[in-house]
Amino acid sequence: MNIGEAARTSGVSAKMIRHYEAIGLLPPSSRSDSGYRIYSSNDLHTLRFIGTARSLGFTLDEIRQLVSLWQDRNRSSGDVKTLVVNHITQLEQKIAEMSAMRDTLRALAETCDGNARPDCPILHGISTHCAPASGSINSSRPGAKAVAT
Amino acid sequence: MNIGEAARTSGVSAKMIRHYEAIGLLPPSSRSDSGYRIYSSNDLHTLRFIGTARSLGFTLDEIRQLVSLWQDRNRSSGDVKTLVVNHITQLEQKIAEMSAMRDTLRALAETCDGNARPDCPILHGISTHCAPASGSINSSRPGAKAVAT
DNA sequence: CTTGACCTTACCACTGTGGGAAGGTTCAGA
DNA sequence: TCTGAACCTTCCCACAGTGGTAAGGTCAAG
Repeated sequence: MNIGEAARTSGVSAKMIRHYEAIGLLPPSSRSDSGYRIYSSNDLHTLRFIGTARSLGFTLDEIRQLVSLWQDRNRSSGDVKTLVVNHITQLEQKIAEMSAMRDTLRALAETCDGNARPDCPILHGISTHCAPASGSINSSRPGAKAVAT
Repeated sequence: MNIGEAARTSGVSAKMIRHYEAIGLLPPSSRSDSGYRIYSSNDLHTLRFIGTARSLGFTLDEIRQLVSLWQDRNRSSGDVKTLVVNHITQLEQKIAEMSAMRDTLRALAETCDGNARPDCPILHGISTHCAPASGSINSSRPGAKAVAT
């Protein structure tokens, strides 16, 4: 099976399959005489594993660890669980940050008429409520604690 | 006030202040004879506005629009509200995605003993549940619907 | 006049993904 | 046998947002 079919079957784009190989997340696949990548059903299994892990929000680095645990017959399930629990914690932190943002914005939006006049409590709120930057886990939207209303 | 003090006062790092200026989010500040950036209290106000907006999860592009609305005396509050409501929707989408991930992972983690033995329902779950990629709004962790358990 | 704390610009890094160019391969159909 | 479409290859660039760091200029206090 070549890369296109592997991509279609696994749900991981060909672009990303090559990328994962380049960064060592996937071992180099075998090649045809002409240099085309060839994937076995075993490779596909790994690919699907990665795709699933990605869809659960794991970073590529976490997935690297997951894959290596997955392929390690002498693993401790405790190591897997620790990794997962940490990831859950991070998810919850981000959910909390974003929920706070949403709540603040919702409160502001509720008081805004949203008409053709310029008076806008939303802009007023943003321009007067100070919001010191604060630490977050990663990039994305959550970059600071949401402003309190 | 020079950039360092402006950064301390506004909570936006000097690095980012320069960046925002470079991409046109902030107008070029005035300069001292020696080329140092100088910020007025007015500039600081804008800086704080941006910082607050950032902390509410707006992208720089959304903030660009917010700032221009903020400074437009002929704005319609409806335009502001639309922008904000859209942003709230996106936040909710991401919260939902991440909550789904968390739920799936929590369910998997609950069934895992987390001991020294290799048997691990988490890894089993990831390796057998297929999760087709699906659309998300932006990058970050949320990249696909969470796998159903 | 030196020293340390500041400032300047200009790069490179990260994460994860996509786009595209320039070229080679494979296969079906005329 | 030739041709064209649909693949494949590698390589570079882009995105968002932030940080680091290097090489240099400036300013104020001692």
